[in-house]
Amino acid sequence: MNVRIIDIAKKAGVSAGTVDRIIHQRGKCSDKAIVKVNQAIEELGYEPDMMARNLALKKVLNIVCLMPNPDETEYWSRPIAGIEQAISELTSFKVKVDIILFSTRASSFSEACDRVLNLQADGVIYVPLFFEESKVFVQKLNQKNIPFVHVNIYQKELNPLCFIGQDALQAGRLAASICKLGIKDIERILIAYISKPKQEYSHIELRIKGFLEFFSENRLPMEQISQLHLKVGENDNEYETVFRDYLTASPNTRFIYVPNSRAYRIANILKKYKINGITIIGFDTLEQNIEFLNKGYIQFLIAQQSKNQGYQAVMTLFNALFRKMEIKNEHYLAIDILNKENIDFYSGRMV
Amino acid sequence: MNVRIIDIAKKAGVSAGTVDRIIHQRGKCSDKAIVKVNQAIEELGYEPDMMARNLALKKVLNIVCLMPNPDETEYWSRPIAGIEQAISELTSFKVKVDIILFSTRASSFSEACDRVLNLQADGVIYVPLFFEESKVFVQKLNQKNIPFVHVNIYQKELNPLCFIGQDALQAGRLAASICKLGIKDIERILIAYISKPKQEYSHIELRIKGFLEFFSENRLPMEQISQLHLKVGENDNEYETVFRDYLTASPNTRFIYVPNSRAYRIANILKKYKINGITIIGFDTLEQNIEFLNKGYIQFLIAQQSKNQGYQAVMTLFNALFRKMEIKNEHYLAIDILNKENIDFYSGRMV
DNA sequence: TTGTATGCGTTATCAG
DNA sequence: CTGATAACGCATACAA
Repeated sequence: MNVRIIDIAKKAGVSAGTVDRIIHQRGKCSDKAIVKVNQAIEELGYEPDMMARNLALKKVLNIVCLMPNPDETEYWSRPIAGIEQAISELTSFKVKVDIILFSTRASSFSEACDRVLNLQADGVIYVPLFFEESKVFVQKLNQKNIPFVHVNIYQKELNPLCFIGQDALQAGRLAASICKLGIKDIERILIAYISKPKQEYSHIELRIKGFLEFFSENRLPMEQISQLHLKVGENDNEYETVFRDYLTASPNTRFIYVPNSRAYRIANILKKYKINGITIIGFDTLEQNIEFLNKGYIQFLIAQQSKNQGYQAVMTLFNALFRKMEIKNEHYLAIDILNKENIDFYSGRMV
Repeated sequence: MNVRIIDIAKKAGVSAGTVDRIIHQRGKCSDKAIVKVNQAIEELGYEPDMMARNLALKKVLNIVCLMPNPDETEYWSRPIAGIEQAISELTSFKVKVDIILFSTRASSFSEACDRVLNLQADGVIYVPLFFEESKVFVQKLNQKNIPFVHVNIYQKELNPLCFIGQDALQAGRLAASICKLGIKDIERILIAYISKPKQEYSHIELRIKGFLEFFSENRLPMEQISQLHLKVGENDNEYETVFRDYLTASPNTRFIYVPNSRAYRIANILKKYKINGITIIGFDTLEQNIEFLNKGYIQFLIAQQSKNQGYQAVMTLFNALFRKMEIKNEHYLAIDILNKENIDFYSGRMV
């Protein structure tokens, strides 16, 4: 049978209670007891029985997830689905996982942060969408000694226990490598994406940087590449005209690289105006992107295992807090290439 | 708190022992007791506590894995790594997982089967490399009422509890879709692979079938595609000459599609004779394939989450036997496209 | 500072 | 056919 607490107690010549105190560093113990117990643990190779521990446990571990509302930005529905899967896998454990949503406004984020702080959390998972507000949040978390995990967006300066997400630069390079395979001498590549004028996410920029970097490294003429940031205002559809005008002026455009999640909107314009023969490479498995992929309006999606992001985040915190495991502080997920032929088997790619 | 056995015992007006017997269908119980207990379970929504169950359990569940020796065929090292990961995740449970290796000869396989049958297994995982021998094995398993899972190779007629692997036809289509992106009018595609003359694996054939199917569906001229099965004998390297002769005769070959795991051997010939400008698409993350991918001698690998195969196989059997969950009897894993730019993040793609 | 006793929810054994 | 009860290994409250 396995080595039990009582076994090391006997070997160390103390009681089970003392061993427990030494293992969990609660209460005071004499130095000689500590030495002897640790020795016994070492020699016998004690490993606590998760099952028995969990059965006896009174306290439940409290993990709080602070996520953007998926009703506003569909992307987040998948990480949240991953969190929910983790929850269902942890039901037998004394762990409670709460999800708190915020709107993509700094004020809503800060508000949600305050709610989290009042929630007696043992660990926090959140998306640091707003840097300054995150800084304030982290300060308070650090005061309370609450570890936190960053999902999708890495704010290295805030020093999270772990970052879980994609290497955006490399993802850009990957997209470029696909273009390279298909591009011919006289053809052009367009980098185009639609977003609100203010939003400037660092990972979008990295995806563009990686893309360009790949081409310059691979001695492809940069003159064949153009960029178009289509800014969408309140109720203005001017970007559509801008986009069409560009395409009319550059009829030899072969690829459009869309570095954010909204490739389907670019594809939709091509569809609307019956512009054919352009290969679109986009990001992320939004429902609409998948639909357009299946219908042939988008050719490739670079995916970042969005569901897995949420799953891993919860599991990482669980492993750190419950199982007291060492955590490596960067967890880059695989970068997947999807097209019509493999999308059906890509269920979000969990275990 | 949660509903416990004792709660439903009280509600049903019986003892905990009776409830246990009814839940696990061990021993005899009166019909009225059965009805009342099931009713109580239904009403109170009883869910057994995995932790307590596992703590109290005496019997350990015995899972046996029958795998080809990775020293002979490197591919199998990854599924076995997956099995080992599953083992490490299941340490807290009363489950024992054994791995038995066999050589890629029918006799060795049969021999190993016999050993498994003497091993008091509750469930078996194996690779049905040899159909006739597998049939005999399955007959005996069925007699003993031992469920089994097929990994990597699907023998539908043997009716496994579950098949875990790749949809080989679709993988072939996926490879074709990459070729399609890069192929130009006058260029040629070669399907070439090296193997022993006897071996005819159905999944290799399916990978070729899917490849061709894709091209015929997408109205690409089939005349641009050739096939070369390079048969390697005892100590004969003639296939190398055959291969080179073909390439000399078809200097406009742009793609070589290698439907088995040994793309690196094809690539090695190109390297040796300094033949450039050909894009190789192969299968599986063998170490040598990865090395050639990184060095630029292979451009794409289609991967089948080989590690995950082993992991899922164990988990499936665990869920079926231990947690008594319903199992869907086909589990197709994602089909991954790998190149130099995303291989580093592809750690075998587990959770 | 240390030891002891009780309980967590299940399984399994034994006596009815 | 059924009920009672001792494990399982750990956490925890309480006693010393």
